[in-house]
Amino acid sequence: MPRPSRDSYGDQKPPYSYISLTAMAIWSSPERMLPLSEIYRFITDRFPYYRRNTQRWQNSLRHNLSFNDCFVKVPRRPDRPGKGAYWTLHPQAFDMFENGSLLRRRKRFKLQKGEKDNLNAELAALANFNRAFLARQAAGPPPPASIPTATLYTSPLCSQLSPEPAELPDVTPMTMLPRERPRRAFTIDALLEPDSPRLSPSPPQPMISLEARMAAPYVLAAQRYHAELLQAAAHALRPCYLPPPPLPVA
DNA sequence: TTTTGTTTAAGGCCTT
DNA sequence: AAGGCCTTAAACAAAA
Repeated sequence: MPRPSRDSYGDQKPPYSYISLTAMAIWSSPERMLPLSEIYRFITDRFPYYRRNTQRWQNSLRHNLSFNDCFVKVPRRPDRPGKGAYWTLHPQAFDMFENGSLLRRRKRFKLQKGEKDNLNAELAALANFNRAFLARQAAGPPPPASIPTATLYTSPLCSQLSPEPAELPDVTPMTMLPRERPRRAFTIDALLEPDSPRLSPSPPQPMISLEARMAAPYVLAAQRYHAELLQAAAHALRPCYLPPPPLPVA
């Protein structure tokens, strides 16, 4: 069985929507999240069609990232500077595609107002914290104990979205996550007050865990669904990004 | 300045 | 015909 060529579609336009292409790219990455530039690279590497007219389709793809609730923008870690955020899939959006097929969507994934507000608030808070951290670093040598451990992530969203993470194998860099989660309030105020007296004098947690904590539920849920997709596609011995066998007509 | 991200608008195609 | 999904264009803002 020859391995499907990355140029399967040659110069022809692949039958995937931008949402599908983006989902493929995200799924293909070890952490199940990618910056925009890496999403572009995934697509142009595999589908020569998209090596032309890059302005056009990249604008469309960015539109999809912003417009669709199924994509979640995760702020960069302060210790991994660069342009733009990381993009991942909302775990509740994993069943968007029928039968694991990336060719057709079951339905548009839409978060309810409250869900969306909550998610946005948490992500904004995380981004604010990162900004505050960077500003503090730029201002001068940070006192080692000044990292606000109050911000260590204990978001209710995390526990909601990843109810049973222990069932999943730790196969990603997320293994660096500390096992325990400090029980602290997660509030924007706390994030914006790095010198708050409620800060613990204990040694700072490494910043590397912040984004990981934020992303862990997405990553774990993504891994689970990814495994399901691969299983569904296995009988056809095709990778998930190739067209599935035709669905029975009616 | 370039890249990244958000938003609005419009039109095509398909299904119901 | 209406509605949903998708694509494309474009204006604009923010960040690096």
